[in-house]
Amino acid sequence: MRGSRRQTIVDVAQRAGVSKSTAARALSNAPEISPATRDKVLAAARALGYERNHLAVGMRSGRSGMLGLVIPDIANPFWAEVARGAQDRAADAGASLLVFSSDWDHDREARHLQALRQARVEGVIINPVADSFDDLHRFGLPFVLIGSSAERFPDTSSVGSDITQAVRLGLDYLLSMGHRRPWLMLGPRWRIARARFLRAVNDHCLERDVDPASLPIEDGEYTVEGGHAAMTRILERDKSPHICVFAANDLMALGAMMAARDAGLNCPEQVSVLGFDGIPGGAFSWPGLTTIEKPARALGRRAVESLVDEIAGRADHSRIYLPCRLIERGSLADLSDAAVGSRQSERV
Amino acid sequence: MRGSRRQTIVDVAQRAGVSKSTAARALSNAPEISPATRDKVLAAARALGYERNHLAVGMRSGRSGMLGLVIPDIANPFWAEVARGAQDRAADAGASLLVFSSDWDHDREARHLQALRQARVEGVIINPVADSFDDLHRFGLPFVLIGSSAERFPDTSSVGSDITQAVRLGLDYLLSMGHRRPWLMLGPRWRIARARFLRAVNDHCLERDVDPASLPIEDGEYTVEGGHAAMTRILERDKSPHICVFAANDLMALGAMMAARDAGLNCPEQVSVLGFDGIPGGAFSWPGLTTIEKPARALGRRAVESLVDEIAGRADHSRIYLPCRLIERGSLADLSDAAVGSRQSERV
DNA sequence: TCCATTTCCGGGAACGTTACCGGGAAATCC
DNA sequence: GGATTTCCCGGTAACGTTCCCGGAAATGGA
Repeated sequence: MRGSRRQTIVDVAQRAGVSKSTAARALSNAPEISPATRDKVLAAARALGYERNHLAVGMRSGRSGMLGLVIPDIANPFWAEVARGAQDRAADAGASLLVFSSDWDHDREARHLQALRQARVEGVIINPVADSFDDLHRFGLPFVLIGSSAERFPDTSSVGSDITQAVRLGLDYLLSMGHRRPWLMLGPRWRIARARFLRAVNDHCLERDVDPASLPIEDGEYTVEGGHAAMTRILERDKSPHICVFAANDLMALGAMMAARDAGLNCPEQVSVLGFDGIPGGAFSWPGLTTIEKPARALGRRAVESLVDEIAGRADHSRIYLPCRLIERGSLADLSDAAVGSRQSERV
Repeated sequence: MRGSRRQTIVDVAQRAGVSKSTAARALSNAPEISPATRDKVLAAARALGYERNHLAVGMRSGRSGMLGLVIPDIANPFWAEVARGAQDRAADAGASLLVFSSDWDHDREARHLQALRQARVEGVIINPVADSFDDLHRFGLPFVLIGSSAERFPDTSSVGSDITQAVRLGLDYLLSMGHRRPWLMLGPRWRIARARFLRAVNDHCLERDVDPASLPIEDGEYTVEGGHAAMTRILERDKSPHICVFAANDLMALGAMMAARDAGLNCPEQVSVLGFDGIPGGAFSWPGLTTIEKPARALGRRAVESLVDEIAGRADHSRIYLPCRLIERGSLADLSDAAVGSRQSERV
């Protein structure tokens, strides 16, 4: 059977004894057809093992049934989760997903966008490289932004995690654990996410009547090495008996924990670390990394939903911010009065 | 310009003053065209911002420029790396990749294969769910197997990691570190990978003149919890002063380390663990997980290369096994005579 | 019974590209 | 210089589907 020509809709029509128009109507369950002939056509299709040619459908109808996803790196666990969510949701909608990794590189991003346009995808979900604003507008296809760079682009739908809520969650948790003056370990100054994180911190400080300037800051790359280096600098400058760090990224947080251990300090006894992302690797460190988890999979799902709306013309240009979740694992000491009190009472 | 009709090849032809056949020849750089007219056409295409419609190309020529990738889970770090490699190589070949996750589920796999057929992909790279052998043969498209189930399918190209070499590497390393009788922590009996791992162990034992039956075995699920449970059982049965475990999977290995810690044992002082996979999370445990890394990204790349050959009719049905690599991090104690001797001499 | 309406179906034209065939002009050969 | 080849190029027919239009049959109401 390997060499036999592929069955087309005219084969189905012939076998069912109808015209190809009627066959097409039956196969795309259009309303203007009698149930009897519809069944006849469907039976013929099943008997022949007919499979609709999506290329031809896409060409004639303009709907290719394909969506594009352009993210920094599919091998990054966070983005892999996003891709998984998008993929699942796309499959539910009967669409396929073309996935591309940009590596934070303009040229790669541009090439991928061109490939997607040529493939005639119906829309694209993209986490754009920093300042490729113009390219996106020239793009001429429905698109939805995903991730942290949403707010730089007005009048476009976007899906991201709720940094404000996440930072509030984190700082309130730190306060409740008795850490009143945590170090903020942030990313490089040119990254958009940094400013957004910092703004959320400021807003929250004002709400809580705290002076934002009182929180010390240390910068580093968004990597384990960057976190290690930043933590080393912190330990040089801060000789407090207990040091608390709120890292803007789990990899940095893990690097910070390693740096503390290298300096002979124990976590969480002498050093407390709070991460941000929720990567799976955080569960394997010792102690496990307490962190704020971004809803990566849900992000991917919602992005597809927004994109489908956008394609359908229901372009509400909505900005969706999904809430984050605290995962307590053990990298944070409880220095609250309650905890200290109970410990003292135990000693008594 | 958003509403302007998309440019087609006839627009390009008109602007260049040639027929659309000639324009097509220029754009698909066919040989039978003079350099002068070719340049003219290309200039016109550039000026109009023409982009070739791949749907139409695929429909007419049969070459859609798309490849399929069906893996268990794109959110799994190992498979994400594979996907990344495949994606990069496909992009180099001018192809796009449709990625699907099967979740080790027959129905999902079947649905995805159908979607890929309907999308008219030129070929598929697949890590098939255990016994879906027949489905694959009925598939009627070029395909390449990736991962551990290769050898169950005769006469098909496959790309996988070299388990035999990996096991030899691991066991020889364990021997060199003085671990002569490691526990083997294997996956569930119904998994194909288990049998393959065990066979490699047997072969190597015969080479080294060791009785394979002398190596104790404990089974568990391929997860952190599975490894934890298996390790707990091992610790109940084995009261040796130092216990060594060779896990068939990094997640199990990490679970084993956690179980040892829960039992009050130190790694690597009292417990040595060797993993297998090379997932990024292994770098964050304490101590870092010493493991054998599978060349995930290269696997993806080679799979695409094999698939391209397969599609081109150069079907050599090659089986490719890529070598694995040892990553030393610290979860293994050196109990070799040399190490013990030097330690004793230090004491003197 | 007759006209109007609805229901259902067939015929043909697209969609944008490449494959194939044939032909004119230039180049080459004896 | 005529015959033959080579080199380019244009015209036309596909590829498989959906969309639009018109018409036949069935249905409804007076």
